[in-house]
Amino acid sequence: MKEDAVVDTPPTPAPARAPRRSDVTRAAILAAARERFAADGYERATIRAIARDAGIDPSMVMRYYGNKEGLFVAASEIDLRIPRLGAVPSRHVGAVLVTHFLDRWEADDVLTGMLRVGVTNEAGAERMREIFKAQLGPMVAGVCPDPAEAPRRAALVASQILGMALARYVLRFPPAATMSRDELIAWLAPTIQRYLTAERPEQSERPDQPDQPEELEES
Amino acid sequence: MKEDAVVDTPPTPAPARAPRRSDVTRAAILAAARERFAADGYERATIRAIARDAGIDPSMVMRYYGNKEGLFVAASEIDLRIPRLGAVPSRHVGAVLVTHFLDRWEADDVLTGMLRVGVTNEAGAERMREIFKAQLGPMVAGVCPDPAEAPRRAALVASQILGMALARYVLRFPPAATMSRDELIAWLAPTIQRYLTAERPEQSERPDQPDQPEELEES
DNA sequence: TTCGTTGGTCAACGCTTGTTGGCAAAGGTA
DNA sequence: TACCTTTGCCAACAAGCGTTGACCAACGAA
Repeated sequence: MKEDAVVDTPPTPAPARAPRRSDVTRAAILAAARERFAADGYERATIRAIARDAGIDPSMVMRYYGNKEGLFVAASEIDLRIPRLGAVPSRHVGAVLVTHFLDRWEADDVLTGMLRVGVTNEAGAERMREIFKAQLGPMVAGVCPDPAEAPRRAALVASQILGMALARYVLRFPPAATMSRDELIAWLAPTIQRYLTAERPEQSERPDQPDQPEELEES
Repeated sequence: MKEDAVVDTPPTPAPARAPRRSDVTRAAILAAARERFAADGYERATIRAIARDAGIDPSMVMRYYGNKEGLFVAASEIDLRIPRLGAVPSRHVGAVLVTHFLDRWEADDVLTGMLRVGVTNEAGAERMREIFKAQLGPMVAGVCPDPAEAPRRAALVASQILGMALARYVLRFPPAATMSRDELIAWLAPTIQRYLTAERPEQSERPDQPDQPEELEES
């Protein structure tokens, strides 16, 4: 009778039923939570700060979302909005995808927040795995030559996309953060394109033991 | 007279002078700190836990490293051990570098820790910027065609390397975490190779408005 | 020996955290 | 009207945090 009916985030993408008087408050909490999680990461985003931003009492957060993790789960429902690639010439999918993700990352800071939380919090990491598997996976399966390879190719794509987001938007490496959109797209598009559509490379490229010459010390 | 002589981490890579009786304790603290920061990130790695791991009192940590941030700074002196590429045929530098970074990331978890902290903590991010600028930068300048482009190329390389480390070692995306070393190298080496040595791509690849067809909803 | 320095423990401080329960006002329904 | 549910605030809790200062034991030089 206690843990019931407390957390009632609508699981359906289109809720629209049973409007409550507190809907605006709930939305305010969620918005503030997204902002704080994005800016500060999971641990430093305190419930008190989120409540302050939302203009309500911290105890309301508990009432509507159960606990901090419940709030995080509710606040991190993310839609990558992967575009349909049916109409795109297959040799352009790399550029289209890179452009899309740059747009997406610049549009709101929820994605940056997802990254911040995913790195330090196991629940956040699980969330990211789900999101990328469910949203990136199908698209990759649709454009890559062998569907059996789709998961691996998706992981490669994710690695480059996330890596760039990390360098540009989170760590703010000066060259990565200041490079122009167009230049970035021109560099990254062929990478994504290859991960998606190229044949599997042979694995013989690896030179035998050229790593760490050992004797050379200083330049 | 108080804030002096408390933090005395030797700034030189080879300390070796003035051995103190407490050196083993200092080393134990540092080792425990590295492990905790790597496993838990900055906020959740508590001084108390680190002290417990090191088998001493929390106040010792304060005495030897001033405060938590000082401890972090001392614990995060990272050497990427970038190999000398002078003897490597320039068309193999991509494979050599990818191999090296995989080795490096698997050898110890300090790099994973650096990533974890860099994402949530500004001091950690600054640290990563320094490390990559100082250690990756010169190497890139040595192998890329136009030295003026070196910083941007280094950022691109860092984005792919960090992205893979993120997906494989931190977020543990199933395909990225389970892919074989050799396959990973075969996929990533050409990317790094191109970022380092290829000519600048033209920026006309970008199709005009193919993003988000808007009318298509469901598959 | 004596004395100053160093290595280390202990107990506590002020503060912030997530979380809880009580209580008052507002709204809806009968 | 009366009653019950919802919405919200307030005050407090137990626990954990980084940090501090007092105090004791061991050492090294005088």
